[in-house]
Amino acid sequence: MKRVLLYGAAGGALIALLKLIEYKHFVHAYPAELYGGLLALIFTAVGVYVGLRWTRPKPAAAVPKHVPAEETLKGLGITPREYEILCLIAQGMSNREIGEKLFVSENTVKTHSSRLFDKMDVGRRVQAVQKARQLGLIP
Amino acid sequence: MKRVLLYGAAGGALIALLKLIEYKHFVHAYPAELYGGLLALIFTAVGVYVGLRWTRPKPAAAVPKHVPAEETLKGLGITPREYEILCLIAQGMSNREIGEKLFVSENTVKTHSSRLFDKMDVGRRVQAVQKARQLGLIP
DNA sequence: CCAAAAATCACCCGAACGGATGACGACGGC
DNA sequence: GCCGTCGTCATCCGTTCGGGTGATTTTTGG
Repeated sequence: MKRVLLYGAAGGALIALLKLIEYKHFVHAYPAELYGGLLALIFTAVGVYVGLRWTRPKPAAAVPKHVPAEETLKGLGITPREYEILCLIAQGMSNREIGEKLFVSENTVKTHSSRLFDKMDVGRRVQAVQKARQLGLIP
Repeated sequence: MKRVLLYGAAGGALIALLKLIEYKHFVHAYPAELYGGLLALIFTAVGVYVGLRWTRPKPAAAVPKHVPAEETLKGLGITPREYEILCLIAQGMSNREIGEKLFVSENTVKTHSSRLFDKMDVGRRVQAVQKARQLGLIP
């Protein structure tokens, strides 16, 4: 709300500045580039400022404390087998290695991990590991 | 060196653009503010970019609360930039996302991560994260 | 100032991964 | 018996990763 108003006000001020510059331009024909460069500098500076302003604040989200793994697992609908795959993924194993360890095909591991990522709402295995750690699923 | 030249060239081009705009302004009196606003937007965008680009890399990976990591890092010959990539990998980011966050190309991120894996003696990013945690490099 | 280290970027290639889909057998409840 | 869940496996397709090589450009330290 306030931000929008401020933005609008700033925009208006800038437009006014522009017109003013143009008036000057009418009077003196040559220092036009100078004013142009100045304007460029100004807007660049403004850009730097707002850019920094916009991307800086990053408050960390509070994480709920210890919830027994069992609860979380069932809450997410993660099956025992999927949890098993999750643990092995967290050990840094490839799908192939997991398949060999569990005596199943790599395709099966892929299916499990896909459903796992789906249930955990992640898209990459590293994210799955990180989230599982946050959830207390793995130490 | 080259960067300065490029900057100069870009500046010249922009000045030329400005003059061109001004010519248009001579012909049509009304859409002047429009062009001005456009220019403002452009320069603001440029400002955002360069601002982020030049101020980010410095405080970017000010993550580590752990000081004992310094020892391990130097012991392994891991550079600050590589450590930065390591942290972002541990957050589950893809190489592309890391590149966008750090304003470098994906190729660069790949180079860093490759050397990182080499120094950490791992072959996959999940292993790198796990090992980094074991070494106390990341919380 | 110059050499070394660090950072940047590009290209290629093969492997690994993720998503979507379909299928089949086993088990357990209702 | 029937339905739902689980585990298993496959195939296709596109993306991401990891490895290798080579090059240029800061940055830094002596």
